[in-house]
Amino acid sequence: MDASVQTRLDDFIRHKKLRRTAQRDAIAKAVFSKDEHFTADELYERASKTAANTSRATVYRTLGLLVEAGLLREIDLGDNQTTYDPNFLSKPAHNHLVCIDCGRVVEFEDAHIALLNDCVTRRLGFRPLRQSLRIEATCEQLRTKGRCPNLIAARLSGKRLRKK
Amino acid sequence: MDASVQTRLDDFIRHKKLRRTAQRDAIAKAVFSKDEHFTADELYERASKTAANTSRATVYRTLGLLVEAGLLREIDLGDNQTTYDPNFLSKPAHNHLVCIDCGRVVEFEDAHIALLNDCVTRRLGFRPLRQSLRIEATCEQLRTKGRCPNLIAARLSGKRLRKK
DNA sequence: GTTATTGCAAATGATTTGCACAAGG
DNA sequence: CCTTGTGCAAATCATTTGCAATAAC
Repeated sequence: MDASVQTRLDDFIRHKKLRRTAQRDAIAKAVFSKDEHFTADELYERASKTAANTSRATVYRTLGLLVEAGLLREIDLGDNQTTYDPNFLSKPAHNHLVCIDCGRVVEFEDAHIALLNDCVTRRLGFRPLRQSLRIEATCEQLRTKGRCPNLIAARLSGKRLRKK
Repeated sequence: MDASVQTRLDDFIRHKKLRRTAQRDAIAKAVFSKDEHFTADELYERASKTAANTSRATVYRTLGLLVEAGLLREIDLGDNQTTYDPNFLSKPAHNHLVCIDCGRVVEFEDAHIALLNDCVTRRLGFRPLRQSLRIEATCEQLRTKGRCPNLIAARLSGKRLRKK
């Protein structure tokens, strides 16, 4: 975990007159140790391995805290559960493309998209706060070549492909 | 409900070797009788008034059917429950702006946004299927004039403003 | 010492499902 | 008839919450 994240979290905690605890530290560490998306439960598993006592309840509560602090973002990948994305600190305006063949999620930034959406928002009489764009697409490689390395990998790992 | 919707639903049902039932007709009618967004439960309430026997289970099952038939779309307004949008038939590529002051949802179409997203998707090596953009914003009127007619209306009607 | 935080287990709320009965084709 | 659809109530699943014990500051 990057030192500035730690600082920002500390500041937030102090500012809100909350307390720094071992659990919060451990969970924050688990959140920012990778750039992968995760669900609350996946994080609970991960945090459990490192820190001895961390309950699901505390994971949920701490996730809420991190979101409120602006360090973490909830995203919707269309699979009926909240996914958390720790990469908005490094890429503040990125979007997500979900391949419905293999379930792979591609993050991408595009200044034109961000700008255009902002313009449209203002034209409608609003002040833009945040935008979330999810593009669902199929893999062009699978269509033309008949195979997609990600799809094969996904099937091998027993990954759930789409919706429920 | 527009006749073409009826036809498309009939075709879908026939094609899938399903059966046309009074409940499905009643629910479809309730879905397409307005252009308002709704939740499963709101639809259940609405359908109950018209058709005598319609259970929640059947509402959920029929919603799935309509989505699968491409007549209805699930959207995410960020309030932790599935919202259904019956307006994609008339506006196939529209997006949603949610005012976080008053909870109002504004639908808007913008050909530039759609086109730009499609280009970006292709550049990434994918074939675009659908895109969902949600913009969260604050009401400019509220900020500058100190009041927003929608917010007042929302508060009066006891509308839940954002998240849970 | 206060007051916030935690873990547990129970509660919640939306959605799904098993099953016996009802009804389309 | 034969198979699909329905209502009901019970089951699921992610998430939240009440509460007594625990730990920050």
